[in-house]
Amino acid sequence: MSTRREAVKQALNHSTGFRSAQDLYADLRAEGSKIGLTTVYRALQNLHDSGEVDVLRTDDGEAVYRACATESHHHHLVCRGCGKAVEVEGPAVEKWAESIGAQHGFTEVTHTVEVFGTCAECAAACREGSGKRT
Amino acid sequence: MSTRREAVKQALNHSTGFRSAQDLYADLRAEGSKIGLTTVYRALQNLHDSGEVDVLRTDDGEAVYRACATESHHHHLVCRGCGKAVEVEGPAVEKWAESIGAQHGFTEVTHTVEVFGTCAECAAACREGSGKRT
DNA sequence: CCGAAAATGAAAATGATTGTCAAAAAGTGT
DNA sequence: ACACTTTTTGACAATCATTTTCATTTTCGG
Ligand SMILES: [Zn+2]
Ligand SMILES: [Zn+2]
Ligand SMILES: [Zn+2]
Ligand SMILES: [Zn+2]
Repeated sequence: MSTRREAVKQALNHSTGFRSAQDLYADLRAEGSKIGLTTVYRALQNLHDSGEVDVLRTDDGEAVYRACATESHHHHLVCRGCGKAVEVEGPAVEKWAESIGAQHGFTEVTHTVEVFGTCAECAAACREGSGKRT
Repeated sequence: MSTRREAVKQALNHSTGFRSAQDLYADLRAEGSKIGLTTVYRALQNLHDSGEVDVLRTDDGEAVYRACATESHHHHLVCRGCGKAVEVEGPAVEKWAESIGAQHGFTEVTHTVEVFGTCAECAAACREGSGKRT
């Protein structure tokens, strides 16, 4: 339980959406920390290995992380505009994935599911042309 | 409809699973083509833009492509061992994603869904310790 | 306080992807 | 076939996130 790791975890907690290692590094430096980029990467790997944070890939392949409220299996509804993410569950999807795998003779079935959209705030901001960004 | 683009498309057609740009480049060179890596990337972007191939990211962020039988919306069941992919549909998932988005006030909802598993062949191969790889 | 083990970070290395730009190929009207 | 324009191509350099390396600093048990 190193201090650095905690710092990264907190930086993540303060954000409502997914952040990249580079983002978090910038955040931490901005608030005065002397943390190194390498350490941020290491902390994130670590937090991910221990299941404390979720990770997904942006369209351009960058890894982004999030500290979720629950550690139980769930998925995300992510705003394309501000990045805000909501944790969601989908029993129907879980069953479907299992079933599809079984139907084709696949075992050890897992899945990745992400839902993207424009949140109400971003839609409003866009509509009034303010171009607001959080 | 350049020759190179066709070459890439065919290389992709010959494969049952997802392939990376580098994989395809290697394949094409191996069979004697003088194509350049840059062109392979360009062809893939192109094919993807026109909706002729699907793309997804591996865990380590590499983009992999596949020429699917259908151009209509679908998802994939991918073998973790040999990479073989099966095109699958999930009306339940489509509805769920829309619904979840709406429930949270999100608009322009899209989603990514991938199912992973070990196919029957790979499971058998593994069981008999042959370590077979296609 | 002392030495071993873990954590840290600066700098170099890696590796996929993209940008640049001049040469090669394809098209067009003559 | 010819002169000329437009498109495609590919070698090479440039980017950029992520990983490695390695020497230094911290942490901790005794
Ligand atoms: Zn938003
Ligand atoms: Zn799930
Ligand atoms: Zn398989
Ligand atoms: Zn779908």
